[in-house]
Amino acid sequence: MLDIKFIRENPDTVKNACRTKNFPDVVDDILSLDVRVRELKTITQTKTAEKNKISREIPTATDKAPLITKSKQISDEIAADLAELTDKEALLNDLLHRVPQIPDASAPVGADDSANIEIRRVGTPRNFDFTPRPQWELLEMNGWWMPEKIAGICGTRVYALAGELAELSLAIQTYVIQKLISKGFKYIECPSISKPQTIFNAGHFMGSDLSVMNNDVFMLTDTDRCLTGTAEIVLNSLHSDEILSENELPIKYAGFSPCFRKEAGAAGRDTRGIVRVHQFNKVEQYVFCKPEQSDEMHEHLLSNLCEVMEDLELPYRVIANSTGDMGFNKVKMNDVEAWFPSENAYRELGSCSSIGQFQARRTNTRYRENATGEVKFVATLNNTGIALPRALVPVIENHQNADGSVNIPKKLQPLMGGRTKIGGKH
RNA sequence: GGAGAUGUCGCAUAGUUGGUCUAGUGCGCCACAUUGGAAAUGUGGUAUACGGGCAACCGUAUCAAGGGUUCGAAUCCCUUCAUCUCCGCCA
Repeated sequence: MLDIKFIRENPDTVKNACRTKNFPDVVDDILSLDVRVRELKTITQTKTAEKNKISREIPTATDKAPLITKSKQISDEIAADLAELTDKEALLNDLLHRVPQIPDASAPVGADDSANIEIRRVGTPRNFDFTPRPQWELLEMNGWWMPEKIAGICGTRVYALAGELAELSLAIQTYVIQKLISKGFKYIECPSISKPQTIFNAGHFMGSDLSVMNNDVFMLTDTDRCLTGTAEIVLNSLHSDEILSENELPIKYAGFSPCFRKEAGAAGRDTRGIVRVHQFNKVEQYVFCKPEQSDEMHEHLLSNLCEVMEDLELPYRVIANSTGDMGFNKVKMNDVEAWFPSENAYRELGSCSSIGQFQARRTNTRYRENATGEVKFVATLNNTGIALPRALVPVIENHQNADGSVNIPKKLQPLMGGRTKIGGKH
């Protein structure tokens, strides 16, 4: 959420953000409610001050009765004003939760992903001297999965990895975690079960109504809890209600968690293979920093993911996502897309996002500035470290050989016991 | 899941027959004094949010959270949450 003061002082900027991000403009309603709420606060506080004064006089007064009567009368007046105040404040609060984060000036303006801009391309898609196989054929012929069996046992959009590819998956995960640790990230093994409020505090969804997110989030029946779609949810709340010292910042976490998503909006898409599944494993980069460090950290997180792409020897490109595509809570977003030979296209493997102080305001995560002693909200950022099994798809498709075997990227070989390839006939 | 105990200003604690608690004390932290410098010592200070004000400052709220009783609640009542101990179950 945004600072009400910011909205008061920059209504046009906020209105513009609502428009370019495709969210309803509630700014005028907020401003008029805000005026009334402040009026009521002033009135009730003045009356309460008077009541408190009388209460302090009562113990020593010789004639208590008239004071008590007066105090009761003021209490009744306060109650009436308070009823309206509570009401209006709740309304205001709800509207404030519907205001999207202001996008960065550098973000392309547009309604959806068609307005995204490619900002750089690294590596060249390989020219195969044979017909490359799509992921599902490689999985099938190497016995790396068992789609019908698992669909029968567990339902669709889930997967089981078997044998050497499952080993490679674990190796990649370990590799990325170790890389991030070496760059000063603290490794956190995160829970996947959380309270819905925690998801709400990550600011992925508009408004205060927790039921809004039910379309995307698995709720656990008979409990008040749900499954998280990313470790970001938990990492975001790790310092809620704390006042950090400036010296601690930036705090960098590498969170791992199984991730659960309904993928309700993607019915019929990516039904084959292991690109889009209800449950997957993800290493997430997450940073708490000073607002002025945000851009620097964004580049840091982005370069870490790019390095992973390069270590996996994948051709990839970096996208500047448009205002309409970046989502409710983001200032800036860069997708990193790897080349998928089977689709003859680049597809998202990770997404680097600057959130500004938007999440910190919801979690009440602040820091004290050394020079001034002022307490300010931190800025937060997140980026994928690696998402599995999706990342395996470009790895096996790009590095496949004619016999169906797959060459292991050099950096991964030590974690695969020195093997240089997996699969094929051997 | 069952039984019991606990939850106070960064930490540790006092306060639970309701009003002098706008929460005391110790530690920590900051400033100043003392010192050649430090330690020790002394003195003072030490939260957050919101509202009002140009400002100095004033007011309101916060003793886990929410609700209730009362003129008045850290203190009484209810609900929830968290922690600890024991039991059960278990990786």
